[in-house]
Amino acid sequence: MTDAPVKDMKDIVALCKRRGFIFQASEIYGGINGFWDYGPLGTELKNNLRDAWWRDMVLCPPIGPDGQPVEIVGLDSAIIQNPQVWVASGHVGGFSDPMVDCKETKKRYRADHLNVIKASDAQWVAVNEGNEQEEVEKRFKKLNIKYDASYATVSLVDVDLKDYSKIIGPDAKEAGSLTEPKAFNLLFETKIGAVASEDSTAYLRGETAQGIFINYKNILDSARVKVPFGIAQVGKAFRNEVNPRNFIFRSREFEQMEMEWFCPPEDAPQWFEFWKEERRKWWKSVGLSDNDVIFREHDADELVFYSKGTFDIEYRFPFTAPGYGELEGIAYRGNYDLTQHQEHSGTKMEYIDPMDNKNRYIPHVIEPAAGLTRGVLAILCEAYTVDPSRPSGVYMNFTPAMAPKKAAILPLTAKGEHPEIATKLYLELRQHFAIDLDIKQNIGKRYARQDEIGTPYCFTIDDETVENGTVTVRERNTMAQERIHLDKVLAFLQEKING
RNA sequence: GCGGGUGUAGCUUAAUGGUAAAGCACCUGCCUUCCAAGCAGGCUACGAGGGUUCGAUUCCCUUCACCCGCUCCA
Repeated sequence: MTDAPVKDMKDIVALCKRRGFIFQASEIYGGINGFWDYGPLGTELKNNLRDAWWRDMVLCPPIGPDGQPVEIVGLDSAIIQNPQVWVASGHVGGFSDPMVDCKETKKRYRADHLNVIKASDAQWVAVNEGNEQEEVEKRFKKLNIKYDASYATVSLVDVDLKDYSKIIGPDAKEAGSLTEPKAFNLLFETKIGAVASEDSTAYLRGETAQGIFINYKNILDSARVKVPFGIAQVGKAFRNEVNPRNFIFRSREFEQMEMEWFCPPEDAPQWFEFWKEERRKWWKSVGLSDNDVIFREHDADELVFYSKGTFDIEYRFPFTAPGYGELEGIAYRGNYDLTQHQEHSGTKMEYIDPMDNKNRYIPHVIEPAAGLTRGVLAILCEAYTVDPSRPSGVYMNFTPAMAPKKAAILPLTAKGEHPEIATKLYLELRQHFAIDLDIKQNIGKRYARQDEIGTPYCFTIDDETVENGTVTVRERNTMAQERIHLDKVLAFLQEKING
């Protein structure tokens, strides 16, 4: 725990806009709630994070617990699939939580989390599903209604609408304050074909994971993979959030980095531990500090019914502090998804062990599912550093690998040979890295600008460069300078960025 | 979805029932040999839609967006 100054979300959002990281979507039309556009620097940053994930998951994944390299292949599935996919996954129907509001107390409840106890024909009492007997009795006492354990109890979702007037809400005093349940279907609907008709409804994917499950068979048959193996995918997902909040943290369109790890059921616990450990290491490697990241095992009552364990990696965002917000969930999903798709599609999802041809099973799945856009937000928040001692007053402390610009080339003056040498160096370096060339205005302004966008190194060309071919390297965090020869600049950057 | 707040330029703030001022930033030029310096010039705003009014950025209504709290987050 450190006493670092509290970072103000307002300032971070303002810098993101000012410098071209993230803009409100459709801003010139007054915006649109829950959507964001990534500007030039935000796009670079997001790509850097995405590429690091792809490299560390697909191209160069970790060594497994048995000392062998693990095998993970990539996928890029369609955003729109046959609507049956989402029926099988449970996103259509099962997960569209009906909500009721209480007009008296202004509270909102999930209808499937409320029970109704029929004390008499005219007096029905709604209580939270999880309430103990004791709490229920207390509630009845408060309402001055006699309690009897033999009263019929039903879930609110099974109560007829015309009986709602008899129900006293869980926190209300009077009956009839609950509104009729409203279904919140979190999936975006769209119509396929130029002419919309009743049966042309399809859905934008609510997660990238289902694209992986429905391609599991294809990949098994084509990619020469053997269980255990993984399939990884990065891409957009869409959820019709009731209430988008907190900049890009909860938005209706976002980007995920998901990997499904298929393994024999008996090995699943071992792999679960393995991926928990690997993923926590990874988030550190992209620059998130130990002080602001926690790892949280879900309690049994938080788990969805098919999950045999979920482990969250969470970051202390300025808007959640002192609490945390989720970056990645590592879930042990059993064989729920493959079984669902087997049942709904009629396609066998069994894996036959090629070693003995006898051992048949539906693989179990460990799912490390990370939010790419949430990762970007965490890195932005982490990097934002207030420093009154420098002209910009603030700098972005990105790791060199995450920084949208790796270096800036700055001729000290716009005269003589300075710009010429600078341009030559720029043309060489940009073949390897994202590089800025900035000739205009005085050097102080240019350093300040680079600080605000988090460029780790500035190379400055001056008269001495003309004389002996050396440039100054200015390091972002310390503002310290050293001279190196022009010939060494590329090697210097390669060493700093690639390690 | 509920309650509260906010909305004038990229940012921070003015003024006004008669269409808006400044500082910083940004751009151009000059000048500058290392941290937003100086000089000259330039661009940019009343969130949107209605209503009242001769006239609305100002008053009223609606709406949109953002912030805080509640709710929600499979």
